[in-house]
Amino acid sequence: MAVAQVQRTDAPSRRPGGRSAEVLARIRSSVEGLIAEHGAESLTIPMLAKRAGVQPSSLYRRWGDIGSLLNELATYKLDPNRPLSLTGDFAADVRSWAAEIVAHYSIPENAAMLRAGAACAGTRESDCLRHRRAEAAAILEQARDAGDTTVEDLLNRVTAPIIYRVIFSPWDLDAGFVDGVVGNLVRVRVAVG
Amino acid sequence: MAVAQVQRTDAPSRRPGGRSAEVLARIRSSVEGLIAEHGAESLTIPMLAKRAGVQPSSLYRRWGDIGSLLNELATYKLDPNRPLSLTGDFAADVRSWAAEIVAHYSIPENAAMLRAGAACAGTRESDCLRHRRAEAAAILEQARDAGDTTVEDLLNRVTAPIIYRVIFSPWDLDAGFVDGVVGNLVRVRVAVG
DNA sequence: CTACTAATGCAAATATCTTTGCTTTAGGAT
DNA sequence: ATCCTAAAGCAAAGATATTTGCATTAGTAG
Repeated sequence: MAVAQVQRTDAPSRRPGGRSAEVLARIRSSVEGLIAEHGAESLTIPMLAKRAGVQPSSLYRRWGDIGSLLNELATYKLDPNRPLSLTGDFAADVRSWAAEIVAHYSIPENAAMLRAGAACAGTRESDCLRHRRAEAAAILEQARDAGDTTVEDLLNRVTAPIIYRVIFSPWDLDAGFVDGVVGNLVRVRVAVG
Repeated sequence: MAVAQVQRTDAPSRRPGGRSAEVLARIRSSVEGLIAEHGAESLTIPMLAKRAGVQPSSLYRRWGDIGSLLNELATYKLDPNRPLSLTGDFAADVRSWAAEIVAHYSIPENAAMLRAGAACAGTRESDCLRHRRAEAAAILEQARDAGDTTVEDLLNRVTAPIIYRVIFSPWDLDAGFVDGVVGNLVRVRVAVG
C-alpha cells in the first residue's frame, strides 16, 4: 500500500505546543533568574538545565549553544506574535511602539539578555533586527500619513538609538528619550511633507 | 641587620615589563585573531593560550576567566585617539566621521571586539559611547553650518544606526549605508532650516 | 652582580561541558 | 483511536576546561 505522501503539505512538521512549550517556559524563567543572580557571563547550559529540571542534551539539541539560546530568548517576551495595536495614526503608532520597546528593555534582565545576545550576533540575522523590521513594516502598512518614511528609516531613527542606549548607556533611557527620538522624526516629516 | 623595609614604597611589587609584557602582547594579538575567526562567544582560555604559545595556567592565574581577560583587552584597544580632520563644513565632516567609523568596524576583528565589549557593557559608560560623544561635540564646535543639530542628534542618527548594524547585521554596512544615514540628516536639516 | 620572588612553565588530577546512541513520551494529523 | 515521529529523557563516552603543586625563568631593587 503506497500511502507514502502522508506529510507532503508544506512545513517539515514541528511541535511547538504541549511539552515543548512547557520546557521553553521553564528555561526562560530559569535564564532570567540565573542572569539576575550571577549575570549572563558565567551562565552555562548544564547550570540552566539543572535549574529548569530539563536534560542538558535537550538544550544542546534544540539550541546548540548558550549563545543561540540567549539570543532567541532575549526577544521572546517582546516578540513573536505580540499584536501591535495599530491605529493608523502614524505618529501615535510609532510612539507607542518605541515606548513599548523602551519599557521592555528597562527591565534589567531583558537588557542583560540583549547584551548577551549581542555577543554572538553578527553571523546570522538576529531576532532583534528581524522582528523590529517586521513591526516597522506593519506600522507603515497601516499608516495613513507616513509620508515617504521607509522601513529602514524607522529602524535607523527609532530602533537603533534605543538599542544603542540599552546596550551602552541604559541609564539615560526613559520616556523623555522616546519623545526626543520619535518627536524629531515626526516633526521633521511634517515640516518637510 | 634589620633591612626589613625593602619594598614599603607603595605597590606590593609587580613585574609588568619584559616577559610579562611580551605575553600580554601575544595574548592581545591572538585574541583579535581568534575573535575575528570564530567570534567571541566560543573563545576559551586553552584555545587562546595555545595560539599565543603560553600556558593556560598562566592565564588562569593572571585573569581568572575569559570574561575578565576580554574586558581588560577590550577597553584597552577600543579607541585610538585619532585626530578628526575637521574642515568646518558640517555635511562633509559628518560624512567623513561616519565613513571612518564604518570603515573601522568593517574590519572583522574590530566588529567582533565591539560585540564582545557589548556583552559586558551597561554597568559603566563604555568607551564606544563616551568617545563618540566627544567626537560629535568636536564636530559641532567647529561646524559653521550645523543649524540646531545637537550632540545627541548626531549620536542618535549617525552613531546609533551604524553600531546597531555592526552588531546585528554587519553585512549591510557599506558606503551606501553611510550615504543614507548622513544624507538624510543633512538633507532634512537643510530643508527645514 | 646578587638576592629575592613575581611570573611563567609543566604536568597530573579534577571538574565540567558536549556529544551520541538508544529509549520513552507525547503532539498533531488522519 | 491509531499512527508517525518530533522532542525529551537517560546514561555512558569523549572532549575540554580548570585547578594545583612544584620546578624554572627572569624582572627589579640594592
